[in-house]
Amino acid sequence: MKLVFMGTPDFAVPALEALVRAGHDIAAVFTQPDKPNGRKMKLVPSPVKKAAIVHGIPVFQPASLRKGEDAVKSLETLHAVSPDCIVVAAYGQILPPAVLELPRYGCMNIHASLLPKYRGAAPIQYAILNGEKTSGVTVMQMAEGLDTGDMLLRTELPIGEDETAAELHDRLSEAGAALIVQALEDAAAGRLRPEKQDDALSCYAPMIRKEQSALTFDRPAQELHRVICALTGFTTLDGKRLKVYRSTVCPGTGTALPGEIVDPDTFTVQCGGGTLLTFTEVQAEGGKRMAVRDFLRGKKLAIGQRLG
RNA sequence: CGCGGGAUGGAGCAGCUCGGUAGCUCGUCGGGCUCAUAACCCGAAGGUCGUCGGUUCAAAUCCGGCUCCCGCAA
Repeated sequence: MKLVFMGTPDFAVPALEALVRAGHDIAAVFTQPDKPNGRKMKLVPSPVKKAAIVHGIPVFQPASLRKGEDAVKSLETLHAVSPDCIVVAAYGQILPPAVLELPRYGCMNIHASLLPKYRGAAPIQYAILNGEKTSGVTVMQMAEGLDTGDMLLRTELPIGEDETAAELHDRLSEAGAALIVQALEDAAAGRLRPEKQDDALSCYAPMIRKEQSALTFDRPAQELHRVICALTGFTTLDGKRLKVYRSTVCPGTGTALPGEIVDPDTFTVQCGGGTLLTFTEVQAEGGKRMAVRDFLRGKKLAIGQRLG
C-alpha cells in the first residue's frame, strides 16, 4: 500500500519500521521541525526523522498543516503523492479536514490507550498515575475531534506493579507497530469493523506539568510511587536535586515526619499516613542515574535527614 | 557565548581550598571460620587520578585548551 507516515517521537519509530518491513511503499514522512534541544540548544532532528533518513524516505517538516505557506505546500505534496492511507503516530499536529479526507482509507492513528479513555497528549503517564491495572494501544480512524475517531483495532496489555512509563511506553510502542500493520492488512481486505467511541466513558490525559513530578511527602507512599513510575519524581537532598526513577512501597509503617529518612541503608522515606516508600533507583544533580545500593556506597545518609 | 555540577583500580565516592607516601564503602581472586549465608576473619591482585599542554625540585591537587557525562532552563 502507498503510505504517508506522520510521527515525531520514539513512540512512533517502531511503527514506521514495521511498515517498512511489511513491504509498504512509504512515499513520505512528516515530522515536527527540528527543535533546539539539550544544554547547547542545538537543533536536533526528531527520532522519526532519523529513522526515515536511514530508510531513504523523503522527510517533510512543515511548521503547520493548518495554516500558512507550509500548510498549502504540504497539501500539494500530499495530493501529488496520493497515498492510500496516512498513518499517524504521535505526530504532534492537528490534521485539517482536507488532509483527513484525502486518502482512500483515510487517516489512521495509533494511540497509546484503550480508547475512549485517556484521549490526549499523555495517555501512558496518566494510566499509571491513576493506578490502572491495564493499558493498551488503539488504532482508530481519525476524525476532526481530538482522539475521537472510530476505533478499528486494539491491543490490551497489563501494567506491572512497579512498571515505569518508559517501560510501558516501549511495550505499547511495539504493540502499536504490530497493530497498525494488521489494521492496514484488514483495511485492504475490507475486514475492518469501525466501532464508535462511547463519549460518556471518555477522559482526557492532558500534557504533564513540571510540578506534577515533585514529591510531596505528606502524600501516601502509594500515590508517590505512582508519580515516580509515571513521571520520574524529584525532590531535594542536601540542597541538591535528586531524581527518583524507581521505588517500591515499603510494607511497614513509620511515625517520622514526612520526608524524613527512616532507613539510611535502604533509602526508605516517611510518607503520609504512616506509609513508607523505598527508593531503588535515583540520580543526583551532576551524577549518573544509578541503583540505590550504588548511590549509597558514595553517599552516606542519616536517620532523620529530611528530603524536600 | 543561557546557568551550574562532574570525570580518581570493576561499581559508587573522598582527597583538590593549604602541591610532596593513592584513601573509603563494595566487588573480584585466594585462604579461614560456620549446618549455612549477601554474615564474620585473614591475605592478594587491580589505578598513565578523562585528555593535551603550562608552572614547579615535585601536580589527582595550581593555570590554560580539548573531549565526554549530568542537573536546571528551553
